[in-house]
Amino acid sequence: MKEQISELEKIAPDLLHREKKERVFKLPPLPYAEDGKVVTRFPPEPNGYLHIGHAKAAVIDHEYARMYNGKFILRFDDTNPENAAIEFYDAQREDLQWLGIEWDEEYNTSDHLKIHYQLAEQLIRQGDAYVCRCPPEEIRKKRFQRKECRCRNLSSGENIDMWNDMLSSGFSKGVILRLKGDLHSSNTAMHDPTLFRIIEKPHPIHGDRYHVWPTYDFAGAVEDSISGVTHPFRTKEYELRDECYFYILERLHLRKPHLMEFSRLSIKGMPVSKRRIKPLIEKGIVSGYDDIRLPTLRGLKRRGILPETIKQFVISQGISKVESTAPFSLVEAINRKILDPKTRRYFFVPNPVKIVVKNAPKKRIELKLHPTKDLGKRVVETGSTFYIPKDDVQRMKTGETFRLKELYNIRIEKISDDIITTQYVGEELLPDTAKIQWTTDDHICMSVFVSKPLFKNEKYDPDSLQRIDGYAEKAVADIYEGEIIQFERFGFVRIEKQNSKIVGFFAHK
RNA sequence: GCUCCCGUGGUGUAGUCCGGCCAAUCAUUCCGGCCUUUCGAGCCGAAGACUCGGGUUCAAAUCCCGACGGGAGCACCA
Repeated sequence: MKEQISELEKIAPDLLHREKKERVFKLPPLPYAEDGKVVTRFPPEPNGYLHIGHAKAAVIDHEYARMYNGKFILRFDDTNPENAAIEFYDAQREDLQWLGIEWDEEYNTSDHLKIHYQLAEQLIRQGDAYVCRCPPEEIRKKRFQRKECRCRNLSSGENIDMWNDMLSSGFSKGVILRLKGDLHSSNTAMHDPTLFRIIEKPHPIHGDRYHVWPTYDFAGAVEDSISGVTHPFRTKEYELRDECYFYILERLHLRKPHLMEFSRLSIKGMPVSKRRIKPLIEKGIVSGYDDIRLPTLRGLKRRGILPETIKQFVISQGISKVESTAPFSLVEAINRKILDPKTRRYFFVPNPVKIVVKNAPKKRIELKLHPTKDLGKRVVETGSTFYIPKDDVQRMKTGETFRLKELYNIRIEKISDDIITTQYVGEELLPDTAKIQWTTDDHICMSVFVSKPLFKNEKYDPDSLQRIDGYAEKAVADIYEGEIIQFERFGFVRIEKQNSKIVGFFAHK
């Protein structure tokens, strides 16, 4: 075997060393896609802040449009006035901008209501939809039994009349327009789903101009088609509705897009859905939509996760239908690699312990803000008192020598509860000596908030947000609001200034 | 219960449509080493996977059937 290998080495060395492929963040090719003709859309309901699950959809939609030099549409699916609120249109736009997603066109589904009414009328005339006045329980029961109700067999003329009554407020709540589907289908989504229902609550944009609103099944299909979307994506839980989607378009003689589904994104210990996030905020378990423990774009941003990281992460997850739960460490690893070369380094001493250095030379030193890149310097003046982390102190013994990082070496003479006495023992850089970050008396008191997964074994972890108090070197005062820095030997931290106080949010190691 | 979808190392992912170049990709985590005035980065190395059972075929991660496991839907929410 050995001989064979060395022989191979001589004649065809290439065969022995497989070339490593670069990791590329790229989406697979899209079926039926033509350059310049791909149209995608991101259709959020303006009912909350965007989270990383939305980001997955938005990034994929956007990315494909760019990949094929096509068009990307932002569409607010605001056809339920009970849910939509004006603040969320703006918030969602802002979050997308932060993510670095630019859209070529924007509109609200609610702006197309007139068209939806016309199409609905067409369905009714064709006998493909009917007004149903049965109570919800009965509808459910009949659906289950696969039986039709009385309303189903009225003439299209009668249905048109009732539809007009619906539109002109002749009917109050409880009357709906249903698709005449297939009650015997094994796909329950085809059991005459609701197309339009009455909602009296004023709409955030249109006020009380309309009270008959299309459901997702109708609006989604129709909008994708008439707005020219070629490749609409949605998450897997809609899969059963595909048949309904295409059936509606077929009856309406509208173009059918290449509908595709992918799995929802889930992250270990994090609630990735509005359904799970909202109660946490309402109950005060988290501080708000930008709590650093949340996978909302605002929470991630606050914690120091970059938009580019989210993009790469989402693309690395792919568009398969496999359900999986990714650990957040995957996000951290990407973020760290982007951050590392461009992040300024500073000293922060968590849980500081005081040190006195005998014979300490007074110093005025310049410290680089990055070990290898030229990101500038800061100047520090030292005397004979310092502070170092308690964690390090606990590992020390009398007589040991260690180095105040970038400064000089000291030897421990005495360790007592609140103070450590040491002796200056020279400047030479010694191998195998601990190099510990420090601050002087001229420091800033600050807290760093550290987040752990909100949920531990599916249960809320009350210790998921920790506060670490400590001293930061004075130069930290000059860091701009929102800057992400690295506290050496501590981790990457995003800095915020809250009424003259400096606060840090721990991103990751 | 019924219907649909999914099942690749500890984790995430590529490959599955169109069987052979898969001796299965890349990453992450952990472990070992190098390097480093950070516990970060970088470099090298190690370990580790096609859910199971049948079938088709010269050849199966890939096609077919079945079992098992996981998820979703069965709304006047999206």
